[in-house]
Amino acid sequence: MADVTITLPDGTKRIAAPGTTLQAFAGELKLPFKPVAAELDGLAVDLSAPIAADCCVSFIRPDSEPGLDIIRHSTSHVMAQAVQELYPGVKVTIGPSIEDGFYYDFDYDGTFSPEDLEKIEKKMEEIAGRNLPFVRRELPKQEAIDFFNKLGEKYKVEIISEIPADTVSLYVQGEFTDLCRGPHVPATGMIKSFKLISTAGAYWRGDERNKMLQRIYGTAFADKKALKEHLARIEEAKKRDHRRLGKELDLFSIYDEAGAGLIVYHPKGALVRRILEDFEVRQHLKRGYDMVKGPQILKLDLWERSGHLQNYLENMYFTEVEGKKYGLKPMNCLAHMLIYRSRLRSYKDLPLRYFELGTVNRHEKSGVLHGLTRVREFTQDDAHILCMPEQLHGEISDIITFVKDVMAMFGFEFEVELSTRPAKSIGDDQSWDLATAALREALESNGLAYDVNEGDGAFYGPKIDFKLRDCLKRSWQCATIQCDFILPERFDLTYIGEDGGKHRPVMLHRVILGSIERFMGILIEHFAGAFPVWLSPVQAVVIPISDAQHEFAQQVLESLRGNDLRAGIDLRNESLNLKIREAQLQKTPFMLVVGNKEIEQGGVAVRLRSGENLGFMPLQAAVQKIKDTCANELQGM
RNA sequence: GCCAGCGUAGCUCAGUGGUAGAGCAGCUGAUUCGUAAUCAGCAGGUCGUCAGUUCAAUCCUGACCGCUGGCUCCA
Repeated sequence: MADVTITLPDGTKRIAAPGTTLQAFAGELKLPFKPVAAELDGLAVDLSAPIAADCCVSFIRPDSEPGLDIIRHSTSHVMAQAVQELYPGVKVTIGPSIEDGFYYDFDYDGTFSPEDLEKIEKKMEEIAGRNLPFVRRELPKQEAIDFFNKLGEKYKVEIISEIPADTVSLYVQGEFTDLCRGPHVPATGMIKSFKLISTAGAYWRGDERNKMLQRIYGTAFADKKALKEHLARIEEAKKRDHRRLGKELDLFSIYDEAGAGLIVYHPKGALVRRILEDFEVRQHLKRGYDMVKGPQILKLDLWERSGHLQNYLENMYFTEVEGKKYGLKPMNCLAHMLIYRSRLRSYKDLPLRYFELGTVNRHEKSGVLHGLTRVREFTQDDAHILCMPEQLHGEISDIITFVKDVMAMFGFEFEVELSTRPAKSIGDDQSWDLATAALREALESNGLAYDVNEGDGAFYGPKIDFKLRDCLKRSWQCATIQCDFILPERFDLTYIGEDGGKHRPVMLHRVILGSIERFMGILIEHFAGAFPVWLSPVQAVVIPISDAQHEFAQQVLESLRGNDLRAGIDLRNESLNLKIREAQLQKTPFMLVVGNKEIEQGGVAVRLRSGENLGFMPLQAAVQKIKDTCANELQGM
C-alpha cells in the first residue's frame, strides 16, 4: 500500500506508512510537549487512532483549552471508576468537563462527605498509578444497551437510547467502561494534577421532578503548578467577594432577625446606592425618559388582568386591607400602564418612556439567596417604553446603546442572550414571532454577538439579557430588554393614529443596571471595593498628624464639603501610620495629610490609595484634582 | 424548595460530655507621632433557636431559623 502524506499545522508534509498511529507519529516528530490527543482533519481524536489516508494533523497541547478539556474529561472518568471501586452499586450518569474543571453525577443512596472525597482522591491517584490505557470501542447501539443493561447502568441505557446514530463509542480503562464520545488522554497515567472540590445535589437531567443525584465537582490541570495557581486564584478572588467587602467596608448587612434576602444599608452603602441612583436619574432624563412612581401594593384584580396571578403567583406576596386583597408588586409595569391609559394618546405622543427606580418584592426560594446578587427585595432601574411597532427597532437600538455606554464607563464586559417563548406564557404565536424578530434585528444591526436561549423568555414576551460575571465567574443577569405585545392588549392600551383610528402600542420592558442591589454587588467585586472616585462614599479623608492641627483640619473638611465633595476626618489620637493604614484598607481614594508644614503653606499633603504620594498641594488644587478625577471617570456621561 | 457543609465575643477563628479561649475591634490610661498597626491595663459570650437523651449538653439526637457551595428557578 502507498504511503500517506500528513500535513502539519505549519504546512510541512510528512510521509508515513498507512495504519501508523498518531501516537507513533507524534513520537517521530519530537514535539516539545506531550500531546493529550490530536486533531485529524479538524476532528479531535485519540492518539491511538491510526492514520489511514492523506490528512492534516495537529497535536493538542495539554495546557491548551482543548487539551485541558480532554484532561478534565478523562479525570472525570477516573473519578467515576474510583467511586465505583469504592462504593459498589453506585450508578454512573454523566460526567462532562466544564469551565475550570469537571463533575460527575452519581446515583448513590448515601451521600459523599468531605472524608469520602479524600478517599476518592486517593483511589484516583492509585488508578492513575496503574497507567491504564483508555481504549476506544465502537459497537452497535443495541449491543451497547445490552452491555449497560447487564451492568444495571440504567442511566447509560437511557442516554444511548436517545442517541440517533447506529453505533456508539465506549471507553474502557481497566475494569471500567463508560459511554463516551471521546477523545481521551492515552492512559490514566497522564492524570496527575487534579483536586476534588465539592459535592452537590443535582437533579437527573436538571429537572426537579427527577431523582436527585450526587454530584462531585473537581478540577484538573496539565501540571501541579497550574493546579496550585488555579486554587490560589480562587482564594484571591474570594477576597473581593462583595459579601466580605460589604462587611469590611461597612456598606450593608443582612440580619436573621429582619429576614433572609433583605438588605440593610449602612451609611456608606446607602450613600453609594444613592449616588448610583442619582446617576441613573440624570442618564434617563438626558435620554428622553419621564420619571414616574407607582405604589407598592395594587389590587389583586389588576394582577389577575396582567396575568401575574396565573404566571407569577408563587413569587408574590399578598396582603389584605379592609377585606380587599392586594398584591405586593414583584414588577413595576402595572402602574406604568395605568399612567398611559390615564388619557387619550396620539401617535404624536409616542414613544412614551416611563422610568421608575421601582422597589419590588419577590418570594425567592430560600436556597437561591446570595448576598446582594439574589435577594427578596430589590430596586430596579425599570422603564416601560410604549411605542408604535415601527418605532420598535429604533427604541431597542437606543437601549442597547445605553447599556453599552454604561457598561463601558464602568469597564464591564458582558455576554448577550436572546431568550424565546417559554412553555408557560400568554399571547398568540404571531405576536411572539414579531417581537422576537424585532429583538434579533436590533442585536444584529448593533453588531452584538449573542447566544439564543430557547424557551427562556418572560411569560409575556421574548427578551435580550446582558450578563455580567462575579469574582468567582458566576454569571448574573443585569440589563434586560423585553418585548411585549401582550400587556398592551390585556390593558387595552391604544393611541390614535394618523388615520384617526385606534391602534395598539407595543411595550418594551427594560432595565440598564438591572437591580441596584445586584449591580452594587458586582461593582464591589469588580473594583475590589475601591469604587471610582465619583462613586466612593468617602472621596477624601483629612488626616491631621497630631492634635495641634485639628482646627486647621476641620477647616479643610468644611472646605471640601463646601465644594460638594464627600469627605471625612480622622481626629483620633492615633499614629499617622495607623490612620493611613485604615484609610487605605477602607479604599479611600484621597488621603489629605495635615501637619504643621501644610498649615504654614495653607494646603494638604495628598496620598492616593494606590500608595502614590503626590506631596504638597494648595487646598484648591487638591479639590480640583478630585473633581477632575471624577469627571474623567464619568467620561462625559 | 432539593443535596451537602457550617453556625462559639462586634469581626476572624481555636476548643471540650463536667456551663469556654486567641488575635483584631471596643473601653480606660499613657503617648502627640510625617505616609500601611505606639504601649499598657480592663471589659466582653445563657457557644443560632427550641425540644429530647443524660446525674450533667456548647459538644450527642431531632425540628426550626440562618449562612455557604451546588441543583431547579430568576433581576
